[in-house]
Amino acid sequence: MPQTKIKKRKRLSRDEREQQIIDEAVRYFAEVGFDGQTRELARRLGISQPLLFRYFPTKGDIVKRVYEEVYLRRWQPQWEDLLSDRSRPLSDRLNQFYHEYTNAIFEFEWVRILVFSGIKGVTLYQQYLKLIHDKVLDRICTELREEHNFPDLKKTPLTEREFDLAWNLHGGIFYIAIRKFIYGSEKRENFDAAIEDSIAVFLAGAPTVFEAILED
Amino acid sequence: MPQTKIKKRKRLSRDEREQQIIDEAVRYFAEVGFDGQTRELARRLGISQPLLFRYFPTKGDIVKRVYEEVYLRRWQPQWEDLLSDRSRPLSDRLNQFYHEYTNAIFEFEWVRILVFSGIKGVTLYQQYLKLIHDKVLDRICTELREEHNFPDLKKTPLTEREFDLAWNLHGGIFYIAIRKFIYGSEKRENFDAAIEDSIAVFLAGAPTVFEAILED
DNA sequence: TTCCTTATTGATCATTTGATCACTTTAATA
DNA sequence: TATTAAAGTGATCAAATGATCAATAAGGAA
Repeated sequence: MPQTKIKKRKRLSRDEREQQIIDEAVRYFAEVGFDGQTRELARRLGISQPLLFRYFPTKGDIVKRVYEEVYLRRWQPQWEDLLSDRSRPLSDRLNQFYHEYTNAIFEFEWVRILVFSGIKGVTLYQQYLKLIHDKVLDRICTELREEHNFPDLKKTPLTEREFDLAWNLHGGIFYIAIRKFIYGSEKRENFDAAIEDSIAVFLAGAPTVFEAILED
Repeated sequence: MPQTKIKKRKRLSRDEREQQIIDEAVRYFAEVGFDGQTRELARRLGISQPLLFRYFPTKGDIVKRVYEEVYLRRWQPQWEDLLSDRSRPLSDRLNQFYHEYTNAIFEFEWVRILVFSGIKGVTLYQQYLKLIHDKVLDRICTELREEHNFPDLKKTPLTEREFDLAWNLHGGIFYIAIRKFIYGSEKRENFDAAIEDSIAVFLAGAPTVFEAILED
C-alpha cells in the first residue's frame, strides 16, 4: 500500500519555479483577492512559504507580477487593423472584433484581477481604459463618420458625446463579464448573440444620434 | 491660547453612537475596502477601538450593517410606476428614470461598496441585479413591445435576447459609474447628456433588432 | 562516486489586528 | 448633592501573517 506522492520534494530550475509561482498566484488572487495569504498560496503550490520570498522580495512583488502577467499578452495589435479595414462592412468588423475580444477577455482570472486592481488603486487598468479609448472607441467613431459621410475629422474632431456613445456600447458588453465573474449572476458561456444584437442596436441607432450631435 | 476641542469626550446615547459608527464605517470601507482595520475606523470616529465591540459583536457585523445601510433607502418604488406610465412618451419616461436613478446611485460610497460586495461573495448585490431585471428591464422591454405593436406578452413572453439588449443599455450607463468611482478615469460630474444620447440610440436601434428577434 | 552550488525547508521573529476585560468616567435621576 | 446605570477606555491576549535565517538536501559537474 504505497503512499504515492505524499512527499516528492522536487528541485526545479529558477525559471520554472518562478513561472509556476506566478501561474498559481494568478489563479489564487483572482479567486480571493489580493489580501490572500502567502501561506495558502504556498500550500497550493506544494512548497514551503519561505520559498516564495526567495523568488520575490515581498508579497507586493508577487502581486505586481500577477498584474503584468494578466494584462500583457491579451491585446492583439491586429485588432487595430481589423477595425480600420474599409474593405469590409463596419458591422462585420465590429462583430469579429467583439467576438475575438470577448473570447480573449471574458475569463475568470482576467476580469476579477481587473476589478481588484481598480479597488486597490493600481494604475494599470487606467492604462487599459486608455487603450480601449484610443485603439477601439476612436476607431469606431471614425469609421462611423466615414460610413455615413459625416463631417470630416480634420474639420470637426471627434466629440466627447460620440465617445460617450461608443463607451455605452463597450461598457454594456463589458458589463456582461462583470455580471458573470464578479456577481456570478450570469450562467451562460456564450454571449455571441447578445453581443451581435448590441452591435446591431448601436449601428441602427447611433447614426441618427450622431447626426443630431454633429449639427451643433 | 485655549486648545479648543482637543479633548471633548462626549457621551452619546446608544442609538446616536451606533448610527455615528455606521455612517463613518460606510465612508471608511468604501474608501479602503472591507479589509480596513477597526483601529483606524475608531481613530476616525475619535473613539477607542474596544468601543466598537460594545456596539457590534464582531467586525463582520459592522460590515453587514454597512451593506444594509448602503443598499436600503435607495430604490424608489415610484420608479416602477413612472416606467409604466403610458400617458407619457417612453423616451420621456426613460430619461426621467435614468436621470433620477443615476442621481441616487452615482455616489462614491454606493458604487464602491457595491463592487466590493461582489468580490467578497456577498449575495446582496445579486438581489439588486434581480431588482433591476424585474423592475426596470422587464418594464422597458414590455413598454417597447407596446409602443411598437410587437407581439402580445401573453402570447410571446419576453425573450432572453430582449433582456440582453436592455441589459446592454443599463450596463453601459452603469459602466460610467465604474469608470468614475472604481478606476477614477472619469472626472465629469454630470452625465445627463451621455445618458440621454444612450437612451436615444437604444430607442432608435432597438425596435429594428427586436423586430428581427420576434420573427423567429 | 564525490563534491559543491543552490533550491528548499523548519523554526522563529515582529507586526498587525480582531477581540476581551477590569476599571474609569459621565450624566441622568432620586 | 449623592447615587448609579451604562458609556467609554487602557492594557492585554491570541491568532494571523509577512518576512528572515541558519540548516538541509537535490542533482549537475568533476
